[in-house]
Amino acid sequence: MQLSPLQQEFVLHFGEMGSRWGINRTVGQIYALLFLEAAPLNAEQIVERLGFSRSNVSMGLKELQAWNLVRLRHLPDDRRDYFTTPDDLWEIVRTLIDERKKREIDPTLSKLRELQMQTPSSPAEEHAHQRIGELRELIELLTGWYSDMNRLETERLVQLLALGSKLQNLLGKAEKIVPLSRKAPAKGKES
Amino acid sequence: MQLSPLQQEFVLHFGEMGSRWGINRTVGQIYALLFLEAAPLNAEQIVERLGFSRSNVSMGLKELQAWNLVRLRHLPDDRRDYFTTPDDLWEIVRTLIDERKKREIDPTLSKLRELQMQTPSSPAEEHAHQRIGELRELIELLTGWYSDMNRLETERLVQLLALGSKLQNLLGKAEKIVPLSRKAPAKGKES
DNA sequence: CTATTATTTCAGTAAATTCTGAAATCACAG
DNA sequence: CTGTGATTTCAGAATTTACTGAAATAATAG
Repeated sequence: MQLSPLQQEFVLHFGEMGSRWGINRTVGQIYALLFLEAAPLNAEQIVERLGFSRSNVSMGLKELQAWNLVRLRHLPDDRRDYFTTPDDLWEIVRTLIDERKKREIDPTLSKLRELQMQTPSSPAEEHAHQRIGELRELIELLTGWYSDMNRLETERLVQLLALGSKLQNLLGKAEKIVPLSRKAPAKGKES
Repeated sequence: MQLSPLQQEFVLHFGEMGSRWGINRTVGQIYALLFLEAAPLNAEQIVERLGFSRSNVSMGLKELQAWNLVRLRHLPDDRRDYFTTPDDLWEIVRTLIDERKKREIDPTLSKLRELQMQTPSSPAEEHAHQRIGELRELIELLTGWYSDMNRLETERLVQLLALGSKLQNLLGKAEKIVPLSRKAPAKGKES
């Protein structure tokens, strides 16, 4: 591995964390490398820097593309594929959340809705049915909220996040103008 | 596996999803089972219902305890351990996020801070240093925001989430009373 | 078309993880 | 202390996942 000490530590860390993030070491390291590089890299350059086999890198890049986490670039008079990560970190965060939601949340939400169609036929099933309903509602609230937030411009989003719990105070004031939540609106469908 | 059809489908689904969530099938199924049951279960009952080996259940429960996802109960005149999930789904969500943050985010944040101490010693390192700084800031903004939100009572939190992007309008109004963000506060440290 | 280079596929191997049964440990009643 | 039942530990087996090199495919230049 031929990288500067800083790059190397970063790349190795992302490799190790990869397993906790549900991606493998190779993929984590490739991503980390692309993230740090100023210029796009082609597969061969990644091989040189990380010391993986060519085919492993190919598969890793394919997976990163499936996750929509890298962008494909081309240089004039060079038919090799070059890869980068977006410059804008917020774009990366949004992609990450979108993709994880798609793989990890949405299928469960569908399943919960499907299960709730069944009519419970015993006290145990009655309780399970109830519990599934609660879970579905909660996930709907969270995903609905996310899809709302995701529509905001980054600028606005950052402002909201930076506000944090100060929001509470503001809402207190705002409530005097536009009263909200006379009854707890916990049953939110995504609007 | 001796479960009602509803339970069974739910449990199997969570088993499959487990792998995407970074837990294994066994652990996912055990958790799903406990989640649906009205009453706490002991290890032997879990073995009967799911058909795993006793030792596998033991390890699964241990992992769920390490994740703080199950509660231990005892019945009078019975020295076996009984397990449940919290009745309050929000408690579950908070635990999940806290634990994932602890394992998946915090170590990276430490590493990023540590790496930023190093002074870059080449143009490539300069760029990497820059990039690492951006990433650190973004993660600090997000985790700071989360720790803010996590302090809210559930009731309040649900209200905020249900508001979603309507917040925008309210903030517009509120701004007339308490002006905010004269300059974009994008470099927020956690307050 | 042929030669050249880039990329992907894939079967086999290596490595990591999950799971099991047996044995060890633990906790308590008598 | 002894015996019984509950729980955990652990070494090896089974399974899954990751990785490699060789071969196949694709893309382009001449």
